[in-house]
Amino acid sequence: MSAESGLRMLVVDDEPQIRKALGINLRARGYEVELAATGEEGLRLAAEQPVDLALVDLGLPGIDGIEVVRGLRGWSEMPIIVLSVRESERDKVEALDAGADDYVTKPFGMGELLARIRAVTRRAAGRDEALPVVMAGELVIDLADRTVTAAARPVSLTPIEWRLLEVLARHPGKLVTQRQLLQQVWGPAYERESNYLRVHFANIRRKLEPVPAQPRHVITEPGIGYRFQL
Amino acid sequence: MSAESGLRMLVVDDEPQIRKALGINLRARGYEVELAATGEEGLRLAAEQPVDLALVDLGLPGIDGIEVVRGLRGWSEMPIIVLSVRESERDKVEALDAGADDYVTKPFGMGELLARIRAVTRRAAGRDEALPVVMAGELVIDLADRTVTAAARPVSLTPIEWRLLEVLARHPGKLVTQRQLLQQVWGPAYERESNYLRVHFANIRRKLEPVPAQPRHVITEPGIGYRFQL
DNA sequence: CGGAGGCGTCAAGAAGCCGATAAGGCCGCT
DNA sequence: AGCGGCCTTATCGGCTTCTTGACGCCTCCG
Repeated sequence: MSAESGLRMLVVDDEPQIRKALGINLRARGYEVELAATGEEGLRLAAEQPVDLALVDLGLPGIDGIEVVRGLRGWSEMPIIVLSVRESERDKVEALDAGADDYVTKPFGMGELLARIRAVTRRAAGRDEALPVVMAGELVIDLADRTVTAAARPVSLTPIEWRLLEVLARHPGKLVTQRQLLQQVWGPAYERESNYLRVHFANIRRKLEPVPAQPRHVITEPGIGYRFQL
Repeated sequence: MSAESGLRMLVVDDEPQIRKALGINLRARGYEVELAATGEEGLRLAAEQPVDLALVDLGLPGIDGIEVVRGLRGWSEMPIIVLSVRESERDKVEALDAGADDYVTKPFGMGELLARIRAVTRRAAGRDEALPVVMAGELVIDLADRTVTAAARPVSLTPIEWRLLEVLARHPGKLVTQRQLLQQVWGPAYERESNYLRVHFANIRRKLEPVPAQPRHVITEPGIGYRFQL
């Protein structure tokens, strides 16, 4: 489970050595890190440029960490992990009910913190699972919804037709060999049945090419395979 | 933040007094609780009727708690909280990376556990509930109130009919496979019973499609699954 | 010039899937 | 005990889809 690079993280803690240690460890994992010593500064940094996750200490000078959590929750649903030396149940309940996703008591191991970061980001990330929509001329292929429209009209494809088109559309412009197509759709035992491809691609072209005899998007590469032309 | 009643919770722990204490406290908060003493029993209970949250002890006779977490994650994204006497960082990292959402070391305070339950369910609930009310033509589906009206008339659905429609309506326009539907409504043990879907969707269409023979919103994708068309 | 291989087209048969219907069992309610 | 709603299970007809074989066209190459 590798760290996802590019994620912006905000660390709010008044102890310099904690800030420094977190900054070093998180940056080493490929995260982008913003450091804040006070709650006010943390809220300001988060407002200026949104962050993907916040680590907030409870004992802060000025406004308390719990207020930072409430402030962030007021406008964002980013994952928030509270770090604190306070071990009382009352503090934990208050922080979690204020909107924190997790509560870690200091001192903590860096490995545990990183694992908890992975846990909360994993759940937050699963929200919008990368759904590519391939558009080519009058064709729109929505890989997430599993729909195809040609000239603004919905096209209904059979299971095999869809899977063939899906394999091509996942790599627009790239050449896909017959063997790859047969293996992906029918399985390894059908690698030589290239006649399957001819009849099914004929049906696909009939459904979504304006002139099936002169295909513009589903292109045959003789002797090799097929390609989806944008 | 009050406890949402009706949430089904699964408790997997081999210590009888822990099971009893959790059962009493959770039921007092309005949760519905299933108790299991072994990992096998826990997985079986979850498979028979899906649960909304799982509390899993690590030290179990038979298969280990970590395997229970992996087994649940294999087919469900339900929140999972691990309870354990083990305090080592290695155990925590392993459990969290296996898919657990939180890790609580025994002994723990009931208030803290309840707060952590609220935290993970809050995030899991907020995931799809962006659209509590789905409208499609003459149909209005209120996911929060669990009510359906067709042409301004209230429609009464059976429990299974509602859950099927709910799974579809949570992702309008998106194709949901038969396997996903069967898993979500009946559990992973019923992945092959696609005849269930035919019978129940026939009843659903009879109740809320103007012309059941030509459905406009509950669409069948032959060989694949079903789709809720807006 | 002629043959071979690859490709597109068509059609027929078989297999699979869906919708409809109804009977039987389980459970809760009266 | 009786009743009714709900889920499961089985069967049947109709339709779609996949497979399979045959045929003609094209290009490439000997």
